[in-house]
Amino acid sequence: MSGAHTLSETERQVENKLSGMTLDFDSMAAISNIFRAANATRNYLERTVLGPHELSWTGFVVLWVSWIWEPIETRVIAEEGGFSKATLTGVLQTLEGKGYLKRDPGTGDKRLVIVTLTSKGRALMKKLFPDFNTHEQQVLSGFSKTEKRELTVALRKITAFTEAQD
Amino acid sequence: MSGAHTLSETERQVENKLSGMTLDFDSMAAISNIFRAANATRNYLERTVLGPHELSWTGFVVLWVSWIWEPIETRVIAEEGGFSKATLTGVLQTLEGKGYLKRDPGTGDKRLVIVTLTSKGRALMKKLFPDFNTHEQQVLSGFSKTEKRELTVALRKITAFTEAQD
DNA sequence: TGTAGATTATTAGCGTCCAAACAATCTCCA
DNA sequence: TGGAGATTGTTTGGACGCTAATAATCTACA
Repeated sequence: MSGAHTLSETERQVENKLSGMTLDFDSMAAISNIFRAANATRNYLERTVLGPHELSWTGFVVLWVSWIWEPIETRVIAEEGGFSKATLTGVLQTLEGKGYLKRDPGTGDKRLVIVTLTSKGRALMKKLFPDFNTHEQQVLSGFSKTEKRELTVALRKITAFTEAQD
Repeated sequence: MSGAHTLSETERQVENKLSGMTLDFDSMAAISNIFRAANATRNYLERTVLGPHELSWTGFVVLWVSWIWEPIETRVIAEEGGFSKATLTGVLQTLEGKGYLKRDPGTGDKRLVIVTLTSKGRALMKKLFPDFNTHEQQVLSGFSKTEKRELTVALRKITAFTEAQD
């Protein structure tokens, strides 16, 4: 939902379609702008930081979580990264193929798979993560520290609500 | 990036990995929470509103844009929805197969494809859109009108910045 | 008029992303 | 001790989502 039409044009047209129904346009605008901001930010960070290293967004998240917590069980990566175990399996194969990490069977519970970064993977993250943070600061360069924190609080409230609904 | 570990645990661990580097944790938290909130909200709305109708997120966006502006050129749908024309082609095939819309060649410019909803598609949207907005209000039930608008303004600022970087 | 360049939707190929089915393994409790 | 049920990672099949290449069509201008 990004824009060839302005917001007020859209509102007028929606009211044509749904005359008599009560709609909350403030909620509509806020929710749709979450997705627009998330997509735009993701594209920006992929373009500026990840693209030069031929790393996908998900690949970066997996690498980041693994780097912070290694050695780490794959089920924890999936939970921490917010995607399914099925998705993770494919991404891990890609990253392992590129030589950034390796998978080993768990020593105790043999169902588990433990991920460890290679030295190549650690070198990449040590370079990439500060770059990533620099660009995060760029994205929020128009925000004061207080505004950043207020935004974080608001977004956490949304996440908490939606995840609480069974 | 959703949570088995708390924020402060993560911060401490990141500082272990990058001692001596200056990181802006406020920016890091704000940015990562955009993605968490977007994913959580999307999952919530898919589960509560879209799932019962076997409609994907993207399918709903395409249907929504088409419903508001029909008859509409596919290139406008893609721009309005924020995805590529290639992606749109596939989604339109799915939606056309389900009988929610139809595609016709443009009368003037024969390269164009014009999308119109079927009566089945219009009936679906007339039911679905108010439901969708009701759940959007639910997601933001903890927010005042002012807070919703402040959130919208902040998110728009982020979108504007990231899209402005060539 | 005609032709080079731009624009359109589609296809092809690849990488996510998910739910469901599966095999291996672990846990629990009679 | 043993076996039913739970949990784990993988595979399978389908839908998204992108870029690059393609064919059809339009535009601009000599």
